[in-house]
Amino acid sequence: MDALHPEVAGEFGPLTKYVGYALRRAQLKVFQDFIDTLGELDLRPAHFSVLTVIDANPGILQSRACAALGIQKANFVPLLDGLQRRGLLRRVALNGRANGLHLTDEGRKLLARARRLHDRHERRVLGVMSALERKRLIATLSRIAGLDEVSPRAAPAAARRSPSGSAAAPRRGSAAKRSP
Amino acid sequence: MDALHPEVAGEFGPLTKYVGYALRRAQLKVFQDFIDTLGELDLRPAHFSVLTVIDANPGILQSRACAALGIQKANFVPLLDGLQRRGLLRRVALNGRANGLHLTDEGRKLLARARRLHDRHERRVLGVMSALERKRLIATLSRIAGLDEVSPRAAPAAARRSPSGSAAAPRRGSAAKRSP
DNA sequence: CGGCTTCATTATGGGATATAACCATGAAGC
DNA sequence: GCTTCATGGTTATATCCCATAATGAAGCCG
Repeated sequence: MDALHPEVAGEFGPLTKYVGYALRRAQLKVFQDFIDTLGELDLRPAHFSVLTVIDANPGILQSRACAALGIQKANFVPLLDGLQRRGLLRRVALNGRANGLHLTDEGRKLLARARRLHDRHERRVLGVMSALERKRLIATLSRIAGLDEVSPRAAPAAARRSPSGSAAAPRRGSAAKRSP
Repeated sequence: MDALHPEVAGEFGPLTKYVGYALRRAQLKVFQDFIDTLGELDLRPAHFSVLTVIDANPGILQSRACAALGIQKANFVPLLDGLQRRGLLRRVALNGRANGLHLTDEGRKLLARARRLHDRHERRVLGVMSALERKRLIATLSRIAGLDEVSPRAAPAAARRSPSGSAAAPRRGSAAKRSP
């Protein structure tokens, strides 16, 4: 990969000064390393984050979990399907329509292994970055992402970007149990 | 500053301490704002970066440009097609197989407008971040992305990730002119 | 000339994500 | 008790981004 040395710097032009561009390149690099590292467990970044959230909040609702992760509920379903099929988590019916999410023992075990790999991954990716620098980086990124905003406790959950919002049209679907 | 508020922090678990996760969320946020902001020009991030590189390197080869940007040449083609169709750039045949890329006047004009919008976008996304903080952020991200590595002048171009690499299969294709 | 390499292209598939439509259940109102 | 509405989950579909494989043709070099 080319990059910023004087000679090559010209190729990028002002691009090297744009935060967005640096962000994209860094993100691609980090994700690639993540995938390579956790590949042996067949865990992609999204899987890892889902397991982490469920582990930290046993019994959490699907809707709440995917809202926290910023994943559309529609996309969350096949994700959970996959993890459930692998025996890593269970959907426990709460009342006929809501599911509480729980890790299985196997899920917890895999997550533990994943965390160890993840540590190695972070160390490799961050290279010789001081703890302070790392902390500052996370703080800055979280601020940019708006992750440090005040509690969305009673927040409208899906207040992302739909001014009108409502759609109340009834349809057909089903909170149907997947694993009867 | 561990980002999150106490209440919500629980939902994320250790996720708030992972650089990769913060990176992803920040990147999504920034790109969304970019798209919203430059939407009126119908420019996506990739388009903008391509125009920027060509503007800074008139006549640059396709292969060189896409290598610099970390884009696969195969994916680069339709990207250029689109921009060319819009009259923003021209492919100038150098010798029958290689194309030099140039912005048209219209391309330069659009890029200028885009830059103004981009400035607004960055200011909005970075909020009240000091110039120093911004600079440090870019430096850190560039280091993570490996963008600060030493010049790959004569580097093998496609040295990304194929240990075996070779495939010496014969081909058939065509640098065929698109705009004869 | 003949083989290898380079440049550009086409075709194709996977992964992630957004949206819309939809069923069911539970909660609220009359 | 029945209607109305919001909630939780699911399906289906389209799009975007990116990666790989294979191809065509031109240039390079002995």
